[in-house]
Amino acid sequence: MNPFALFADRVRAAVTALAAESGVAGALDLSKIAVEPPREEAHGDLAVNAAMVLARDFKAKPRELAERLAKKLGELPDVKKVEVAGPGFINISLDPAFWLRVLGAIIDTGADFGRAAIGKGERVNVEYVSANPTGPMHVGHGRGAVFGDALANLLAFAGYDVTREYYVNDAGAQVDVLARSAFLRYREALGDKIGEIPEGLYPGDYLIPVGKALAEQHGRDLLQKPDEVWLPVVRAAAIDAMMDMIRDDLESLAIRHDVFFSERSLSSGAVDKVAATIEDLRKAGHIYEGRLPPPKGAPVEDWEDREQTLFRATDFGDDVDRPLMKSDGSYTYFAADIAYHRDKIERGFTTLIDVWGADHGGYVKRMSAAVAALGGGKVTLDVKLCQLVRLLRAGEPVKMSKRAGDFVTLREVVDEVGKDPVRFMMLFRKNDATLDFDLAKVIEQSRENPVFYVQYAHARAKSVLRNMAEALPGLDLSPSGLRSAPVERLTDEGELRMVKRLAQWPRLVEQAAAAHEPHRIAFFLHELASEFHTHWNRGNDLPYLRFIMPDDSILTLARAALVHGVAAVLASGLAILGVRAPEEMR
RNA sequence: GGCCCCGUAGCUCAGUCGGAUAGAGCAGCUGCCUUCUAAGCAGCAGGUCAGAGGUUCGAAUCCUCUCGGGGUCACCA
Repeated sequence: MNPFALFADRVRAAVTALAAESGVAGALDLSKIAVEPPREEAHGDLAVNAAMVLARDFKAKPRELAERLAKKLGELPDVKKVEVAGPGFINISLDPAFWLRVLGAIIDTGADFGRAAIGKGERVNVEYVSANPTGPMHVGHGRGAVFGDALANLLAFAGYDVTREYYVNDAGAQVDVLARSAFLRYREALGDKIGEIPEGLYPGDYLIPVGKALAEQHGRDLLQKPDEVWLPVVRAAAIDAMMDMIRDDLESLAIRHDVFFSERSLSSGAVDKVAATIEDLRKAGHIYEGRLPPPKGAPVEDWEDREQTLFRATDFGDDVDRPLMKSDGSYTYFAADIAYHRDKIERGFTTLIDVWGADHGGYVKRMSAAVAALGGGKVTLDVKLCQLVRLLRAGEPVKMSKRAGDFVTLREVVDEVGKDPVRFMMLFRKNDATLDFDLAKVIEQSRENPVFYVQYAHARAKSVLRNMAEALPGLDLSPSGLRSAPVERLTDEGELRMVKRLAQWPRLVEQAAAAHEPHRIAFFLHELASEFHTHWNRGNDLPYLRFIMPDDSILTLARAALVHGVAAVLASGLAILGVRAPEEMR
């Protein structure tokens, strides 16, 4: 049940009827009509902008049209009061009984309350993390990982058919560097003195076990072999080990991808998909051989003016055409990435979401251009950029860890503070805003810590239900028992505020999903938790507002239905965020 | 220099695909409180939404320009 969608339908019907009565000719654009919760509580429950939006079509002044429409809306079921206000808003107050029905809906649908259908089963591919398999994940990767995972959860909850995907950059120069770094550790494992790790190779300790494993498996065999022989072997082993480590790191955050897609597989299979993609685009006229102007501004030292294979990205909104081949004849990363996105499209996805670090922002236009060229307008790409994370401890920047090769690993942070604080805090901020992550604050059990605050609200709600069962053993707190609760006895403003908040949950899910913004879930939960805690505290001063009324089991049952609703929505939202909803906190 | 993101209260940030008098938490000030579960509560004060134009019934939101911060800039991934 989404009250706003329900009333939007009713309002549109009323407008249509009014148009017919008034003899308004032509089609009305009803899509502009919004039925929203008003910002001010004094403005009632629903704000309707129809009169302002359609005044022109009705050849009437907004306020005048509003009056006429208001009269009609006043006849709708569940409507208690209709007022025209401001420039032509129609404010509707609903019968509390209408809102209270939401509690029944929550009891009936359980964890599915708020589940939306806007996705209509559309196949969405969310590509996230995609960290190079050259070392452990750092905190910045973690943000993208958590964001992508929560977004995937959110879209699934909104009715999309979601695939979670990791693009493994196992081709190119960096994994060769990884292989050389691992080879050094291999020699080390065999007793060679390797001294300092040379500049340009990965110095991290995490390659030592890889070297040892190679030594155990191959003995001294690889030492004598030329590069062409040992490098692919060592590279494959190192990539496998790195991916195992990355998967472990992700597992510590409860992140599991459906697909790990290998970049190398694009051109190493029976058909070279990169070549095929370039061929396709060439046939479609999107590729040519030509020269690029040198970059403006900062001069490039080794600029080489040469003819190269270029993608006409400028035809699709990019600033410059983009090279597909390097000077040594191999494909650019971009060329492979086009082939990869083509592969996603061929697998039937119509919405592609890429989650990248903000440092890849310059890459968005060309990828969007490529998808536009590939998808023929039928496929949308949304690139979500995650800004940097600044790691702090009690306000002070955290020192880098030598062991990991000069950065703080995601694993270190998760091990120190736990999965839930990491996930929640990473989602308690818009993805495109920088994030301060304070290791000391996120484990604090205080109001200032939103993780604790929201989780505690859930635990408190569950605790109340347990205490109810204890205080009033005859109370039937089963779903059918709660369903029979006389919710009309919930008349306090704090109670009704929570009820209305709960009723907004389905709408919020739809909007957050449509906007690809999981942080809205986190903020909603924080507000709901805040209202719950506030109401709880009012019980200190006003004992008749307490949830448990030992002398009035019927009223207690009504309040149990409310507490159940709060707990259910908190649990549902936390599940989207991938954060535990604890039964108790001790 | 081009492009992208950001700029909202002293601080950290929300702000509903354009809505009404721009919100929350922290810090500050005033009073109260020690718990049905352990985060104390209520109130006050705090704003040129970086700035200037524009679009329209209406702009923090959309467009243009300026200022400030960050990112990025063929042949890395």
